Amino acid sequence: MARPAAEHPTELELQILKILWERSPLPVRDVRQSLADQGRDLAHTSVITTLNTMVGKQYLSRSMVGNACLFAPTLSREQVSRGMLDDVVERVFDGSAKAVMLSLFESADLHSDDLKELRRLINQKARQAESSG
Amino acid sequence: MARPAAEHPTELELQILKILWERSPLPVRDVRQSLADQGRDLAHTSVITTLNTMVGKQYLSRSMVGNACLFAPTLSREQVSRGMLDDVVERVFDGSAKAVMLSLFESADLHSDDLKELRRLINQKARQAESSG
DNA sequence: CACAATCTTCTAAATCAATAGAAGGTCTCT
DNA sequence: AGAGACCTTCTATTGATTTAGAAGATTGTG
Repeated sequence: MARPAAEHPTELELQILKILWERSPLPVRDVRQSLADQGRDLAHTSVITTLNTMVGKQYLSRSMVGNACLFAPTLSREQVSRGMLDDVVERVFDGSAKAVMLSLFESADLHSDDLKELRRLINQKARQAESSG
Repeated sequence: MARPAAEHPTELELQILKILWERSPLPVRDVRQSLADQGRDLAHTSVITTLNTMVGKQYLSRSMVGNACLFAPTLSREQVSRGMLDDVVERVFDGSAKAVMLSLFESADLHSDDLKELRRLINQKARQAESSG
């Protein structure tokens, strides 16, 4: 057998999703321009091909306006991000969200404002955990 | 151009790394057996091929004992996990470790023991941040 | 209407990932 | 020395991703 289709957006697909999360629906032309602005200068047809495969994977929806297509995401940025993160938590950290947090604490730089907010969230979560079980 | 090589271990490669992090160095036979135990029943040569490409990518080192090869990881589990996590933080969450934490808090189930430990870590981090700037 | 601009669909190439068969090298046992 | 058991290297196939050209449809302008 060969490789199965990725269950999450690939690199180019993610780049396109980011563009469409900012503003959508967009015609191919605009997606292409945004990609070019980010340094990824593709042929018009390459962009179309990718957009169509993304429609096939149900990452995007397509509507026609005149003879042109407009594309828009079917999933929110939060849904996709969470899905991809959960995938890493599961596959790489064997499902341990705690291990992920510990790793983040070691490698990431968190500002003190961030730390305050996280502390607040943890306290809130802890209260929830106590009251519900 | 076509797709560039992935800069992180692929699915099968990660599975193999996990086996070798548990115990290494191992001959092909043992790696194959472990994979089979996990339900991934590959031909002997398939395992060899993969192990060799992993040596090429410098994920593994290879040593000969008699006419057989022994394989061992060149990177620790922590190094690889952190690299893969950082990659997601960067690509998916645009570098915001805080956003990752928030997402984790929403989707992951953290036990109250975990929460206590995390709170302790955050306080420690906060003190570090204050004393160093 | 002719022509250019703009869009799409169809087809296809290169590269990587995953998988495995064919062929050939050492040992060992009889 | 011959047979088998193991082991490797080399070669090959299938599918996914990324990329793009050729060809065809539609629309607008002189």
